[in-house]
Amino acid sequence: MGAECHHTESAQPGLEGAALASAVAAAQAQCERTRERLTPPRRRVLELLLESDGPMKAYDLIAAYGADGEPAKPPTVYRALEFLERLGFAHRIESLNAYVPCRMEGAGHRAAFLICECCGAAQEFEPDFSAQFAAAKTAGYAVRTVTLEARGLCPACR
Amino acid sequence: MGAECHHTESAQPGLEGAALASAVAAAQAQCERTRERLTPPRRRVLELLLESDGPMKAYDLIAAYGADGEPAKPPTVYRALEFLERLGFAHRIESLNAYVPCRMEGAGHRAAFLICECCGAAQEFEPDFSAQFAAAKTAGYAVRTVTLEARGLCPACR
DNA sequence: CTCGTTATGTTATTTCATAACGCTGCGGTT
DNA sequence: AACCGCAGCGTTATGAAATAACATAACGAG
Ligand SMILES: [Zn+2]
Ligand SMILES: [Zn+2]
Ligand SMILES: [Zn+2]
Ligand SMILES: [Zn+2]
Repeated sequence: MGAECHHTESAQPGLEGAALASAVAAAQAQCERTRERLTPPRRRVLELLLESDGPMKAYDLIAAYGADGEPAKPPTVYRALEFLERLGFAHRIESLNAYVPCRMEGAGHRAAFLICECCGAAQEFEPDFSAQFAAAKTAGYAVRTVTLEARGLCPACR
Repeated sequence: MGAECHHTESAQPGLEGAALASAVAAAQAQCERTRERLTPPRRRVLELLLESDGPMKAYDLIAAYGADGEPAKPPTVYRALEFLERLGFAHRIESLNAYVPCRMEGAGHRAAFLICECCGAAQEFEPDFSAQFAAAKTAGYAVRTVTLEARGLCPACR
């Protein structure tokens, strides 16, 4: 990330040390509450996402997976990502083919992103879809999920 | 498309005959107004999109390209899609890796889609992004484009 | 302990998209 | 007309993203 400009991507610095451990522990706790299992591959992929400064591609995760530089096999990472998305610990950004850890407090929320086309930063925000839901209702659709990705320039890159 | 259910995908029937010719002619006219060129490959891909009942994958277009069953080469189709998107004649649906012709009157609009997870239909609608623009402004982002894809069930599949 | 279920390991393949290079045809300039 | 610059195209090859399929292992209820 950040290949397109010289701006530092500091809006979402990766976690490390105690903050990282704390975030992983919170996910662990949430899993125990819902009888889900934060297994080693799932935990590892979550760590990698949390440590990153920005969205990570699946093959970035695959390459970074092993502590000793050994890559993972693709299904390992894709399965972990599927789990993390299902539980709301991570989100896929469709327009980037990339993944980010969830930065919003509280699970069960709907995600939306502001994506900087210059530095690659992706900021999650709490969306208000009421206008879109109204449009869907008019069309007779029963909406289950909504993906919203706004692309432009972040404050640092404007 | 429509592989997941038995419902007919009639919400967006493909164009044929005079209606197809008319839509292509309208695109042609619009190109001439803006000094753009609707070259044979671009015209052919636009036709294929307009004829289709639903979103088409890039390799569906590649396979269907030649009148005699000869496929196109991938860059031919991807270049045409890039052009059609740029002029607003087609849209990419990120969550499907697929493409649809623009169904909205008048160019320069912002696109959004209601996507049926059962029959695969994708209905374009005119979105109201005012709430999201407000959120972006608060965050200091300058938004250039917005992608919105709502997934659920269409009236026929509910 | 036994069995059904969930998760992982592994190999291979499929699907999606772009890089790179040279050729062609059009429009503007002299 | 001859030249040039460039958008568009054809072609070959490769890169990137995601999944199919099947075997094995770990778990947890009864
Ligand atoms: Zn989130
Ligand atoms: Zn930026
Ligand atoms: Zn449109
Ligand atoms: Zn449907």
